Amino acid sequence: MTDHAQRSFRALADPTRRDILRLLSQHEMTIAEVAENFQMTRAAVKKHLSILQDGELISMRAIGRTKVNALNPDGMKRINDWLSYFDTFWDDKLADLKTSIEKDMQ
Amino acid sequence: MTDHAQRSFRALADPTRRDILRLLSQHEMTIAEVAENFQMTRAAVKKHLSILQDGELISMRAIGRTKVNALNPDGMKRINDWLSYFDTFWDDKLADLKTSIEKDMQ
DNA sequence: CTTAAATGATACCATTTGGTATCTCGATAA
DNA sequence: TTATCGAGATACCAAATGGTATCATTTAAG
Repeated sequence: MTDHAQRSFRALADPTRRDILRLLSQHEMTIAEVAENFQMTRAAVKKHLSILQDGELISMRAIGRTKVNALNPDGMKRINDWLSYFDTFWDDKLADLKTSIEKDMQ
Repeated sequence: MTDHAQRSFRALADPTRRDILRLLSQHEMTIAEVAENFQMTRAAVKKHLSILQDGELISMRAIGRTKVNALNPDGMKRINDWLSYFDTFWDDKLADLKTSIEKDMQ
């Protein structure tokens, strides 16, 4: 669980948490504001927010007695970095295809 | 669970399964070949492969009595599509920043 | 045909996960 | 100061998850 990528991927694996991310892409929100958009208790939403924070997909900053949640690019970057490994794979596949086609044409 | 994106994200949420994907990026492998690379039973590896297939991150085709596993771009595409929603978010953030800077300069 | 190898299927176990309920803490408004 | 509201913490529960062990099925090889 010390793996950063693992924390980010885990955080994305729940539909509620992905919905929260889309919500926060509109504007920052307190825990209570986020919770208004779901049919579960604030405590449950808070857990989701903690997991999102653990995956560095959101950041939380205290303002008085409220806590404001905002998207954090770090987690997204980590996900994209991991996925980019496979971009080169697809490129290689296309190159292989091109090579075999050229071979066929000889 | 009928949501395709959910199946793909869920499949990526386990480190063993992500390792399997990287393995398969080298070349296709049978279940037994994949299992050689892990310290768990073949049955456990098979479960992971089934979940990866469910998320359309790999495809399996039977060859005689063996089953060959290969990467499937469909699942990756679904992940990238979902993530791309936030690309525009980051772009907007940058645009907002640019706007506020321009405003400051007036 | 018989046997062994690769996979499929099932039952079972421990742990994690998503959720609720409840209590406490801390800041703010009166 | 005091009452209150947003948040943190904890205990608890049901279901999902990752794993094993075991048995059945199919196919290739002698």
